[in-house]
Amino acid sequence: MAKSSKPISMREVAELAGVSIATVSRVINDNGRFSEETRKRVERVIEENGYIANQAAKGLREARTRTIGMIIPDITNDFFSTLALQAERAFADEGYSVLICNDANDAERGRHYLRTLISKRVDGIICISGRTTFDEHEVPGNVPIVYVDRFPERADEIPRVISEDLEGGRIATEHLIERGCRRIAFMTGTHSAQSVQSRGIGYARALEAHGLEADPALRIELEGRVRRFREARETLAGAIASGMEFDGIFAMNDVIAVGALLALRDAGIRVPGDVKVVGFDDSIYSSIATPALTSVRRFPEQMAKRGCDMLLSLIDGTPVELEDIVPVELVVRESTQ
Amino acid sequence: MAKSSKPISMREVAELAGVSIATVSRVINDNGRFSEETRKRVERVIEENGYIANQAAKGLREARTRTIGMIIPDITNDFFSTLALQAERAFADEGYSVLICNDANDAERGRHYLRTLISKRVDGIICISGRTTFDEHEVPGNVPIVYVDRFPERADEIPRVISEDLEGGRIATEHLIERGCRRIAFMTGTHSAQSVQSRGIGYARALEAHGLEADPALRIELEGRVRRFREARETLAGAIASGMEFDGIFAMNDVIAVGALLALRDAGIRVPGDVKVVGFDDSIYSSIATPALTSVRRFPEQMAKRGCDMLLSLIDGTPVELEDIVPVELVVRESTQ
DNA sequence: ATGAAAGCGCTAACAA
DNA sequence: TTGTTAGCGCTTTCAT
Repeated sequence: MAKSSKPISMREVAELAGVSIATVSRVINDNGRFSEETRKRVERVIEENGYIANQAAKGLREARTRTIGMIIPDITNDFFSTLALQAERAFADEGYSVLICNDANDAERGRHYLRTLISKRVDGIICISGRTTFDEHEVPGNVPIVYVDRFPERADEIPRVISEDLEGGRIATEHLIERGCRRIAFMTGTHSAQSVQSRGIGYARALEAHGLEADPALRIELEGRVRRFREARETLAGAIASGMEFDGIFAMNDVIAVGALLALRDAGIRVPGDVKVVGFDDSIYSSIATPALTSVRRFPEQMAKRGCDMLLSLIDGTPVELEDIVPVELVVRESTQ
Repeated sequence: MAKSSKPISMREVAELAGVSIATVSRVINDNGRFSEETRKRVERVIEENGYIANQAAKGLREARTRTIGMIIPDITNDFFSTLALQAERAFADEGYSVLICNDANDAERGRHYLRTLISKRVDGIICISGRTTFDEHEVPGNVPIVYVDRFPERADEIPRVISEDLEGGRIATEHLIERGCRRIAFMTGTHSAQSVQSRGIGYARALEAHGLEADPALRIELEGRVRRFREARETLAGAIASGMEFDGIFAMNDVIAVGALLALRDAGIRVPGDVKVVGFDDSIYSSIATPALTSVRRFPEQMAKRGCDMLLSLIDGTPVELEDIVPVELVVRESTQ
């Protein structure tokens, strides 16, 4: 096939095959109403000239682009990227491409991406993790949206797939208590997503159930929006230096937990001997860490798949459940043994 | 703004504003040839009705989509996702969206994605890492392509940004030798990308320069295409069990190196005491690992940025250098101290 | 079984 | 300053 400066169009295929443009369209979409011989001729021309249909034109005409928009904080986090990868694959299997938008948990940026996606007329939008949510009035034209591991501000509007976050926070804390911890630090982001807040409630409930107090002095907040590994390490180091007393840590994700692990090691505090640590997500970081990290597993593959199915249903016009909750599971490793 | 079932079009804006559709177009694109008053009126209508231009139509007309295709093996690997994130951001800054395609190093899948991207009429394609390459005849219609951390089969065709891989392999090996290693294992994928093969050459050269032999028995190959963490751990465990003798390991990326680290720990082999280990990429894994991993740093941010600039130039019609080589740098950590 | 023609939403050349 | 019009590449009636 020749390398031409411009891809050939359907009209050119039609001319070369000596048929009308409508016939070419029928052959391509296998819509019937053409003879076997015509089909052969058209297909030969297509083959020989390397014709590839222009989806932009097709999409304009059909009012659908076979493209999905994905808004995600930062594909650099293992848990998020796993979600993104699985979702992209699931969509690809159904013939959809996905436009990826890393909004870094920046509402401004998120809104801008949303506009772009709408102007590109994506068939649907999947918002993965993160904390930015969009109001109904920011989503014109009825574009279907689902949230995966993200919680809409008004819970009655946007279908979502979420984890049992509260339960996750509860079992993580419960586990630390069972292992003998009494002063359990809680490490989280300053303005965290609702899912993360739920984990905090689970933490508080577990403490309460055991007659323990949720000491505000044990709450460690990180300012960063993404990639909080270094910040976690430094912040915890600071807390240790200023005499904070604790015998357990519940971190809101593995990245933070691993940062904490390193700070503890730097300070000569043994894990799990002196302090026990639990993370969240059971991402690759928890296996890599030394000691290996106890973590709350979340089944991102399943979450992604369900989110895709949900969005595809919405695009189809099929009604969906408003909320799909995926269970969690504590994976015990060395950091709490 | 009302939530309507269909976004409003330019023609409706024109009607509501009592002007022609051409005038609306001019106002939107700020093309002049309209009065200040007209502008105000049109902008009001746009604002009030939440009009968002249809990029699919605009793109069809202008023969450009402001969309870039990105082909990448697996965004779940920290180094790749960093490259992808930075590239996406750089493109977004220039008004381009990016379609992401994880091809899992599967040539079949890669080819399929390529077709999809072309049919979507992306303005350019950026291929990140991985080993699949495309022939000229598979890229019809002159779509600009660049490779970042991927090496075209025929080196004279596609512009690329690559690291000093050979040099990286050399300094990593050199470093191990300096630290006293004499039998250095080489861990790599079975069918690795050309960049990885270059590192192998660097490894061999360094050995040779010190009068050491590149013992084939020290070569450990992994079958997996992506995510080789577990496989590395198991394979090395097997090699150790069957009596392989070595005092150093050079792994082709941090994921493999970290898997190796765990296998060594499981086997009671001390690092760096008994065996020293060097990884590649200096990704987050190298900081997280215990002992922290010595690794060859590769500046993914810079590579991504240059790749984007290259592609944007190509789209512009500006000529670019065929090859842009980004240096590497050895980061020494505990695993070789 | 096939073609002509309208139109998806937009831009740009040309007229006025 | 503004409007009319011809497409961009496709699908889809509606004729024939």
